[in-house]
Amino acid sequence: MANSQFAMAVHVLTMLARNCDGRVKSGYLAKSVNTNAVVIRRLLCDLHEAGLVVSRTGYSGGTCLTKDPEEINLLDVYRAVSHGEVFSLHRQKPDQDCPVGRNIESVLCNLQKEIDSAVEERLGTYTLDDIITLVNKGREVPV
Amino acid sequence: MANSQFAMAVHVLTMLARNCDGRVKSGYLAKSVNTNAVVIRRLLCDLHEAGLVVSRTGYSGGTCLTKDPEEINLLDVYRAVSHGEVFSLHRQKPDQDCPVGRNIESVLCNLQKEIDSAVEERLGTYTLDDIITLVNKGREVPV
DNA sequence: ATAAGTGTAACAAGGATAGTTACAGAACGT
DNA sequence: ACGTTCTGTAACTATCCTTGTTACACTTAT
Repeated sequence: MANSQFAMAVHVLTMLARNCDGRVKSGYLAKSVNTNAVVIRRLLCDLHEAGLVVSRTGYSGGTCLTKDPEEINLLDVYRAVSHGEVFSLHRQKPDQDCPVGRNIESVLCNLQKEIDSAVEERLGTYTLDDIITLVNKGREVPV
Repeated sequence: MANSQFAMAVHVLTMLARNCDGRVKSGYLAKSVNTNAVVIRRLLCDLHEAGLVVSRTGYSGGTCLTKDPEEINLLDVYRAVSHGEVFSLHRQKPDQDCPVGRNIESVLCNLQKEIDSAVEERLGTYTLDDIITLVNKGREVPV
């Protein structure tokens, strides 16, 4: 099943940034994302571990950002909710008696790291503030 | 479950390149990759649709490359076996009555395209020949 | 004719993601 | 003190994706 946590995370953080005056309830976020409040709370838990949000329980509880939107990088968001691997390596260890099988893993592993770096570099060029600006304008990401 | 088709594809193509004199059987490839021959044949089917390999049925059948390794780009391989999306968009359409929900999809869609492009650009800098060289040397992908 | 292959369908197994309900505990108002 | 409104989290289910496996029709060379 496709992992849409990064998309939900950006959505949720955008909502929080626009309601920076107070705490936002998971139910309110869930309505906008069109999912269950528990799914949102699980996501917020990851974002909290990454230091991006803080929540309060109880009456008048809810969640808010810990930083200004221009200080939240999309790379931080990506790392908070993703395993960060564009492609996966072999499930089973290749045949070590085969010259290719013996060496292909390390080659692919380094290639994997390089491709993942390319993703992170590009994500790192955006902040949450950029997303908010685009959402406010109802426009799209410029290429 | 993690998708390791790209890794298997690179592995298989490397094997084919090293046995360029004849046709290689799926069972032989499966042994090196350490999986079932049918898994390999399914993979070869995708690679065939991408024009990278050709197979022959029957006695003395098997598969071989259609191009020289230096003419096979890893981007071609990636496209042959992947849907090419680093992250997924919302499963459910966000709430269109919410200003964020109404606009976030197109913003994320364009961001997705840009991140995917970054992956493709980087993959495009390698050919199968580069992989073969690295495997032969038993070394790793230089950064 | 026989043996050795591919192509492909059908099904099972395993794992990841998301959806749902339920409930304990925290915080605030009265 | 008590009830209300939240979060945090466990437990369970549903669904989908990937892989593994068996089976078999069809193709090709000897």
